[in-house]
Amino acid sequence: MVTMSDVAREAGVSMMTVSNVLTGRKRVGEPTRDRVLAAVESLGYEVNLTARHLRAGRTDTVALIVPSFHDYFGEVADRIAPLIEAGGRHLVVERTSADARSEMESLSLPRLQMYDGVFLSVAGLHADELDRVPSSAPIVLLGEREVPGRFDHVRLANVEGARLATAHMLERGARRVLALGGAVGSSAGMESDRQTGWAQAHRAAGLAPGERLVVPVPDFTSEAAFHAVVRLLDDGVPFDGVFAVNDTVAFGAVAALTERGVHLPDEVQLVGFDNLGVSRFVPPGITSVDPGYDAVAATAVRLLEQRMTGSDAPREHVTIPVQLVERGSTRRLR
Amino acid sequence: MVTMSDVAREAGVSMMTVSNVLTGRKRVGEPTRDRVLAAVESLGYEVNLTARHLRAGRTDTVALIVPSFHDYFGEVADRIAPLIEAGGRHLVVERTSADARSEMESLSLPRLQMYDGVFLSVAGLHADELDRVPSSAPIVLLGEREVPGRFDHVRLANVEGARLATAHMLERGARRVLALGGAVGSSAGMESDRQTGWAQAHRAAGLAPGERLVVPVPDFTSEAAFHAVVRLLDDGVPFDGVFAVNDTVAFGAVAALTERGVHLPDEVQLVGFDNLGVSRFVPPGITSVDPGYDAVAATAVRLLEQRMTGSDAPREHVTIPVQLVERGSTRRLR
DNA sequence: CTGTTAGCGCCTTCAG
DNA sequence: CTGAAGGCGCTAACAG
Repeated sequence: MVTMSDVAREAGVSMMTVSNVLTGRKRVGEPTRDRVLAAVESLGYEVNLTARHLRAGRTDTVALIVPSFHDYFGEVADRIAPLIEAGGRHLVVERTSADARSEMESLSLPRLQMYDGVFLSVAGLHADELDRVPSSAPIVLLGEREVPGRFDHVRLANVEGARLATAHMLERGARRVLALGGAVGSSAGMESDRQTGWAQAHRAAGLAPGERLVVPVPDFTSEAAFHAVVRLLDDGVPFDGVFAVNDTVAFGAVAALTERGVHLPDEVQLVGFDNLGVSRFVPPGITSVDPGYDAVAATAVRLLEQRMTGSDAPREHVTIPVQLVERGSTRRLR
Repeated sequence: MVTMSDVAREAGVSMMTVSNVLTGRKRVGEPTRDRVLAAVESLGYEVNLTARHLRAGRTDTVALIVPSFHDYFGEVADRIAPLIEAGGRHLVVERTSADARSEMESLSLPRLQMYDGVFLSVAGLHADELDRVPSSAPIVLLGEREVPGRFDHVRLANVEGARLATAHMLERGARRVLALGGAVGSSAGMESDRQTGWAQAHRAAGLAPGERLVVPVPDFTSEAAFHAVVRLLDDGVPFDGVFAVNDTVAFGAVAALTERGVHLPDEVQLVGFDNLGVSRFVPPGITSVDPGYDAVAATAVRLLEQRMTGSDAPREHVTIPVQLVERGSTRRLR
């Protein structure tokens, strides 16, 4: 490995001069500078970022830590990346280890401290994991769950979105709307708030949201949703609407209904949540609650940058408004 | 900030003993060890990984560098992550900067050297960018393009997959199969090989693959594919099969056909490539070429680990076999 | 089993 | 404008 002192020797100057030429932080005489650059070139020198980081006390890197690289998180990551780069830093994405006992947890403090800042998705995080996370470091929490007030937090208007989605179907004649992916017991995840909105819409319409209409979907996979809906159809449980707690779950429902010959939206209407890129293209087009991805990303980045500059402004808990995007899976209002 | 020497002083031992206790790399006497751990606890000490990295000359971190966090790359990342963790390292995912001129390029050598190893997706990489990448570092290239022999490289059996896909439709009666997302001129990306396979299948069936059937899709987005297919239908171009160069493109085609009332698979059959997680759920179920994600991940990890251990075994160029997964978008053979 | 020595490669500080 | 010294926090290698 060729180091800075090699370059210094080759150019006949001190290390400091090499450093100054490379960082451009100090004026260096033209001829000296040329000699240094020539030496850099001829030796093929490259800075060692690890050393720079130790010395500088920062890494110019921000991490986004998510439970998976898919779906909602992929969409968010794609929006956050350019904003972070615009601030002269890098974004790296890490997945929270599936194996919670692992020593390699991304959530270990040393690991978090390797970054100038961290976006941490709280989905799939245990409460005690969150307790161990220090609020001294620049950290912004993302996700649909109650979190301690000592953190900045960006979340969606889940109740409102679910209410909109459900009311949309009720207004269009649906009377038995499933909460697909809902929680039967208590729960602290996104499904909890979204189920609340689903229930609110029912009450606002003078309907009782029957508990039988709440259908859990393990792990919120399309696969599990598919099987849950197939089972409902087999059991002859009547329903004419589906509020899917997210689009991934909605995909499973759409497939199940379509394969069983149930027509969308004439026999059953359906609304999802997240408005994933593909949802517009899944026949008959999935009506979905759009999270305002750009606003999520912009807000999260704003909060993190504020925290990274060392501001001790009070922590903010921001709720991003959502919007219903109407497509073929729900009826047109005449 | 509390450092290791603080802990050492508090515990009344040398720094080395603290280090040994924490890393577990050397045997330390029970009572000493307890004193150290107590000191760590009471001071709230956490290792500084940056310093450890500099000293140890490794970061225990592997990067996967991809053009976007979506689709194919998300699937691959989800498979690679556990394998890397099993080796006691971390995986981080970086996106190649959209802005090629940026100083912050992920591809800069210093950045690559921050990692013990790198998986680099060559999709969307310019040839000169690849030329600048040193082959001395542990790097494994992923992607459907010719690369210099000095790299390890994992790719898919694109020609074979496309041939299978197209033959599948031809055997089922299709006579005019589009190459959706094909390249009209020359090209070096995945679409090139896949188009070759499409043409081969035609010739094997005694058909001439008409150039009019090759339909480019800018950026391979669902959106662009949707519009391309709509235009075809509007122009009355006859076709009864669609080979989509990837599933993202296939989604656009499915939406266009469905919205125009063209029945899949009776009027038009369709096959995609990549077998994304959602493809099984997009009505009527998208027949697709499955890349063998697990094999891709396992092979890539094997090659990288070999390279990270310093092996100078000859570079390998591995082609992963693919398999057609039959679903509702193509007809059943009677 | 524990401690000492000697840096890893870079950059801040202060002289010259 | 350039250089010398020192240290960021940690650990390999070797003593004891």
